[in-house]
Amino acid sequence: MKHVTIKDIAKELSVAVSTVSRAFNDKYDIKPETRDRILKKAAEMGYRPNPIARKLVQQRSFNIGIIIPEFENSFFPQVIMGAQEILYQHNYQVLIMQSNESVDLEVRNAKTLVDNMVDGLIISLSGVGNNISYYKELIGKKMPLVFFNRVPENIEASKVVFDDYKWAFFATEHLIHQGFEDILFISGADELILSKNRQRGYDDAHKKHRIPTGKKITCGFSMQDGVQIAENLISKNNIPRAILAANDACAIGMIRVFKDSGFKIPEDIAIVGFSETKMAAHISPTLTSVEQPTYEIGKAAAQLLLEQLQNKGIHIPQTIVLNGRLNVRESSVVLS
Amino acid sequence: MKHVTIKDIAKELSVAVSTVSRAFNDKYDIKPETRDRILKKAAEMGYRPNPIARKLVQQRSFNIGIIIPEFENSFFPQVIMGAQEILYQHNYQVLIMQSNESVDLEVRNAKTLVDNMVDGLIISLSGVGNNISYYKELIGKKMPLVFFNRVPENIEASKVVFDDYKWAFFATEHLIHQGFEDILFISGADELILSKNRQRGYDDAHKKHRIPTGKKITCGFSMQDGVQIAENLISKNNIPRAILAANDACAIGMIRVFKDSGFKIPEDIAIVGFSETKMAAHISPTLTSVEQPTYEIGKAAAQLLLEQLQNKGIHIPQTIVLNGRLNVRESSVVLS
DNA sequence: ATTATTTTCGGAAACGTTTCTGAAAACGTT
DNA sequence: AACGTTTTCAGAAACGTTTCCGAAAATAAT
Repeated sequence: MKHVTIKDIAKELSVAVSTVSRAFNDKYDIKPETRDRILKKAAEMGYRPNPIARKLVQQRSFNIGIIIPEFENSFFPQVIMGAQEILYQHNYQVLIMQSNESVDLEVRNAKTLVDNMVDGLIISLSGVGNNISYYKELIGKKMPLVFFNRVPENIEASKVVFDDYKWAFFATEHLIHQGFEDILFISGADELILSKNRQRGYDDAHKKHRIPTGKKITCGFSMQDGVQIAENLISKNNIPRAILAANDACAIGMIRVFKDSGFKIPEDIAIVGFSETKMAAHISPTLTSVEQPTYEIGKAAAQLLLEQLQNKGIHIPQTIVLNGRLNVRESSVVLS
Repeated sequence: MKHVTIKDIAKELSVAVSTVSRAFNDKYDIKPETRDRILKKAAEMGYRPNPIARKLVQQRSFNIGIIIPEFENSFFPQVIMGAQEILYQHNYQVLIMQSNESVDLEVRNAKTLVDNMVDGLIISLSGVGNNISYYKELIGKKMPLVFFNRVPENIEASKVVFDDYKWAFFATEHLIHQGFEDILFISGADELILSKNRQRGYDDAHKKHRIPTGKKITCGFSMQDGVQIAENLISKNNIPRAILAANDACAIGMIRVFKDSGFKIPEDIAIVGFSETKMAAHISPTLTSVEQPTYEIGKAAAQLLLEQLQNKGIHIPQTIVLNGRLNVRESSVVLS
């Protein structure tokens, strides 16, 4: 893997390396003719600038790191594609790492990325733990950073989140409108703002309609989590009339278990998911779900990051709250 | 973002930088006491080695690049997780890039990764084009490289693939056993070996049972592709009795269109998917699908790469063929 | 023609490591 | 005590760039 370097070009043309360097970054004084001569020769020799060397001296990389908790749901991949679209336009490359829902792996990922001199970081938390203090440290060092979706609470940083309060409220209200009163709330990890906001939405919808709230169960975001909870409910013969699930995967897991045990959805149990995976419209019954604007979340995060990148750390942390939509389908509607 | 460097430690302890460096890579002569002294001081000062500088001099990075065509299906994320598991064990970091099904973006990705001095590359093709010659060049330069799933044909390289021939054969035979004779074959892009192998399997199953083969349509791997083809078939009133789809996404897209147009699955049209996405067991009707061992594909690819890494380019290209399973579900079975 | 100004470029330092070369220090051998 | 070995370290070069500084060449001004 021998590469052509700037020196080879310099020697070939008997100019200084600094001149060759200037030819590539026009910002410096260089005679157009010699620049063209160098550029031509470079192309001829198949020269590609070595980003590693450049990083070392410039202390920047034009790389952005994105850290996500998991790959299983299509949610995060879609957010990434949104972010990529914006960042590519500004000549940033995107490095993706996934933390497998582990806080430790997450900070290890973050550290590798930082060591590799990414110019900025876009992060969705796997959980809350010793990662927070590390992120605070990074922010203290003016590292451009934006959180999305699963964001930390007590940290001064730019964030882009979904309006979980509002849509948990609407989703709950939708179930109430259908006449259900015993609505189980499946929450994501308690420490996430996201969970708290949904909880408030759920509570307030009950308050508005003067109905006592149902139970709450804390759960992860995978199908497996849904399966476990459903099995648990069945074994305890503790079947709610309706369920507001943590996300679609969780909802789908539950539905399968319930169906296998002879329950009818929505006749016996109604259910609403969250995040609108592509599955929602295709499973049986089709799943009512709160749709999140995944691409837009990615784009917004990228844009916030770009701002920070341009202002070199001096910026006011903002939180962008994005709106969604409730896609009503079979799983929550009983015709009476 | 000011970092503690090896020099700072050297100054602090008034030793040479080379000594500090030796302390971190034991392979060199250094007195245990001074090594410990340095290590302790380094930890105290919060030193983290700069991988960029190391890459520059060592000309290697302990990074592996993985390039995939798309993120939409859970297939590739799962393969990645399998590969990660193995590579992490050997202290390699994994950098993921996605090519959006574009051959051009794919080689751009590959070049960035190479420029960033990844030690090896694991690639699934977005298509066949000018990328192939670039990969041949890389292999000529002894860059460790392994292809998986969507692999190129005329290229001497390690590959890990699924036994598409066998399982296309079985899937076709399964449909024939159900009594269907007009079986539409939806192929992936023609240039992929994968497509050719499936075609052979499909053909041979027909031969074995002395049935004339049905039509073939070439298609992409997304749900949208399935939707288009199904709409096309309907508008031309050209409805097959059964379908062997390119993958689950494609099958699901078709199913939705057919159902919306009043066709019954499997009574009017039977269908078999490929790749066993998590959706398969949950859509309505549940989808018969050929299951591929995604994690194992990732693991195998990682292992092949590790071999090359250890043997420094001297290796015999091998092709690992992995086996699968046919999950028979409602979409292909008519009770008569 | 002389000087002042601008344009263009070469030389060298710097980024943070690893690694080569060789020298000093410690030890052993006779 | 003199010499040979081994252990331990310091110094410097190298990796491929960018960028600072200043000098030479070209141009403009007097």
